[in-house]
Amino acid sequence: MNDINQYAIKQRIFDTAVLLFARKSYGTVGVREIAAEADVSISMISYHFGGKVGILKAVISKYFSLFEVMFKQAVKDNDSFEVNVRRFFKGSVDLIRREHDLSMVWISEMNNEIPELTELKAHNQRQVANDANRLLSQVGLDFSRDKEIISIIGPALIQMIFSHFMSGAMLEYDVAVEFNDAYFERYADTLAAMCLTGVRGAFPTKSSTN
Amino acid sequence: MNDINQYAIKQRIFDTAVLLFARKSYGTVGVREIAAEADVSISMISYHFGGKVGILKAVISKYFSLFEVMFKQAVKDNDSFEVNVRRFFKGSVDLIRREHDLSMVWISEMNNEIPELTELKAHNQRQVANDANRLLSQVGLDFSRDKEIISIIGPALIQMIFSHFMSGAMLEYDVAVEFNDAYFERYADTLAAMCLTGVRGAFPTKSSTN
DNA sequence: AGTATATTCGAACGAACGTTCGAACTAAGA
DNA sequence: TCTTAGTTCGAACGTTCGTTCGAATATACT
Repeated sequence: MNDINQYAIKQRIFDTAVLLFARKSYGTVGVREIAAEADVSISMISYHFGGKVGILKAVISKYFSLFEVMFKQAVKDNDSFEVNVRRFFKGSVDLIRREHDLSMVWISEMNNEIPELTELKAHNQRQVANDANRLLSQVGLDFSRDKEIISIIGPALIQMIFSHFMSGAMLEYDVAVEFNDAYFERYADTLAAMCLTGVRGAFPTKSSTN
Repeated sequence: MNDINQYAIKQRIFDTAVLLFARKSYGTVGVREIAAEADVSISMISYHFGGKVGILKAVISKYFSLFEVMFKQAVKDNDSFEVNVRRFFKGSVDLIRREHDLSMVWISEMNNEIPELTELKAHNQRQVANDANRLLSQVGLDFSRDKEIISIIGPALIQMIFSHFMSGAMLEYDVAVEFNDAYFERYADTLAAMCLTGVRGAFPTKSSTN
């Protein structure tokens, strides 16, 4: 039951599937590939997750719960909007780096129509929207009154945060920059600055030519 | 050869595949589903596109060429950065609305590892990077010197533009807002303002509470 | 020790996958 | 008219898909 080996198998399936889903997408990865890579029998997937789609359900739930924890730690009503925004960007980037594959699967499969997942997604997305509202209320935005502008800014924030990781393949080829801790410091800072004061505010020393 | 019926079949396959790929992702859509929906024989896919992956190649090439045309019309060296940014956002949003499924397939499959596509993607992405450099040079950024900051801002712009369409499913459920021409006017304006002056600049009349 | 319960495996299921092939059909040129 | 090249179709190819099942093993309780 609570044996360490049983846990190991379920975990191994989960980890391997997340890795493969992130790299090649849910639809193009088969259960045999997951099982082989995790070194377990294919029947274990149905046994532990109720089927292939069950892994995806677990992925989405897991990422969502991590996001919630991060958000609660980053955004405090007592702190200023600027501080909260910067902490939110840093926390989000940290989470994606810590759980890279998990995060990528979440963002990638967010908009795919998979019947078994619609309910779960809808619930999570409502929660994320609530979070965004809490943050944006600090600049005088109120959801019931300004839902249009919030529905624009909220998703934009999320996508900005993911932008580096969505274009990761491209960047690694062409930009001779090492993506280390220092880089992601600047990454989060730059995006936060861009969000707070616009693109000109994102690079401190240069002046506009127009 | 240049018969109208032959063209119709190839076009019908393409259009149907784009629709299905956008809704359910490339990996989860089979050739039989495409053929049935387009009302043609499955062998036509291999005949006209050399295989299923050939459709995806065509999708990526098509979107890329449309993006290039849009960018050249939106960004002119003689106009100011502000004007160019606003026209770029408007043009991008227009393109996504006009070719919604095509655009969604492009952005969704951008990061999936499909061996037959890596070369094509790399080439297109280099070109997009060039475009971004041209635009950002107007605020004093130079690629050879500031490649790090450009590699942050460039992808962020792209993802911001797509943000509404990536969260489309969620928004339709929860926000009682009609997504019409006027909405997308404001959408492009808001994102451009956020990019130029920060999130506070995105809503004109409200004042900060912190 | 003996019995139930939970876990793991490999084999097999039927269905669906993408591709190929031969025959039928069309259009154009000799 | 005959030939050739280009299209289209449906059948069939061999492979892989996700799931299920029975046997075997491990664990927990009496």
